[in-house]
Amino acid sequence: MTVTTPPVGRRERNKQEKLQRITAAARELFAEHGVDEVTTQQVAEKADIGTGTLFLYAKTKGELLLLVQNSSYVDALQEGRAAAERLPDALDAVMAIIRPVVECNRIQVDNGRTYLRELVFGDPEEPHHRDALALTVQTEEAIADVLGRDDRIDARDAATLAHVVSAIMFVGMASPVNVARTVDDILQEVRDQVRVLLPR
Amino acid sequence: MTVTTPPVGRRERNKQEKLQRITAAARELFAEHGVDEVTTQQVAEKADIGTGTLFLYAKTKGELLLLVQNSSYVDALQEGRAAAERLPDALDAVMAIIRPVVECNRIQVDNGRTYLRELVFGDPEEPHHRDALALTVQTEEAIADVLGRDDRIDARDAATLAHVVSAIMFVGMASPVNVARTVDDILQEVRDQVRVLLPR
DNA sequence: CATACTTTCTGAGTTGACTCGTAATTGAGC
DNA sequence: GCTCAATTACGAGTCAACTCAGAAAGTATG
Repeated sequence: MTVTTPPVGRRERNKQEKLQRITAAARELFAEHGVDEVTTQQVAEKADIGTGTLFLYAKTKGELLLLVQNSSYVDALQEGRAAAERLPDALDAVMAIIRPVVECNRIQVDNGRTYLRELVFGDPEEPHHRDALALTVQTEEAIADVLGRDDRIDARDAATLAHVVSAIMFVGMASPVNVARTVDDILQEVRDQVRVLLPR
Repeated sequence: MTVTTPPVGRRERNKQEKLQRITAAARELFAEHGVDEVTTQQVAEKADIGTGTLFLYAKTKGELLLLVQNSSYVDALQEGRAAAERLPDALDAVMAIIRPVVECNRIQVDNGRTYLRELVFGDPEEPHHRDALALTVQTEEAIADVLGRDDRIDARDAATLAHVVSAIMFVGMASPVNVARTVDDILQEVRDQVRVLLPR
């Protein structure tokens, strides 16, 4: 028997299944053409639902992108945390966390930048947006953790520094100056900036 | 005789005058109602020009906001630079530069945040956008200058740190978490972050 | 001043995100 | 199974940013 036995009638199942179809449709279309080139109509059509229905599952097109990208972000964060564990040096460990996030964000540059735009300027009350913000918080916590392992950094500073690192990462990925840059270029730039923050 | 005698016929004068009318109209409407509540039609009407004409002077509504806010930013930056001059302490001096910028950005929170959104995610090729990016560069340079006055910071680090400070400032002003915060709250948060970067 | 040519202006038209009144579907009580 | 209330789906309609083909205004030349 399952512990949670909430409403699992046909209604709920239909809803879940529809959400799945929408997510899959959006993911494929966004990946192939980029968010800007895909209309919400196309997503609805591919998911085989009405155009209005789409907006019951994601209040805006931006929310739809957050929905799609959040799941890859989860994996990236997990991967980074694991990689950081083995690295004794604080800078190396921080970069190990950052790398998969940047890689995941840059699979398609426009989508990645739009994701960041929505993350910062979208409606923070929306569910997919809350998820995205939670991921950002988790990323900062992961960074704070590895910084805290360094004896020269006390716990309070670790949290503050993690927030700064997060800001550096954001600007590195979002900045128009970096649109043409490769993942490695961006990581190098981030590393240079993070290095000057850390005690030497 | 003037050194530069470029086309100063009626055509050029008309154009300048129209740009003035557009800027004034947009500034007033945006200030009173917020960018989101103002339509480009309203701006065009108030400036007494056709709706299509507006887009010859600012390619998008976002560009229009950049146009309007850039001029206040110029003043804020000037004010901050002057205030920083007298302050011997690096942290104090940096904050003196930042304060007027944040104040100017927060006169109307939504407009300020939208300005930042356009700055990062708008088309960097557009003229008003280039101006805005130039102001960001100047701000970083001003910060790098005052950091460079500190003997413990060499020139290269100063530039890198200035970029980091710029990122902190951006996130502080743009973050949805801070929408309800006062200017002083934000400045305090920025200060806390900048402090941990500086040599102690 | 007439003519040809260039630049600027214009607003009806297009586009696409999002809304909203109505219809269909589901589940509860009988 | 039937009735009713609540939830979910739908797509024609709305709205506002932005485009574009043709009109108007300015300038140069004989």
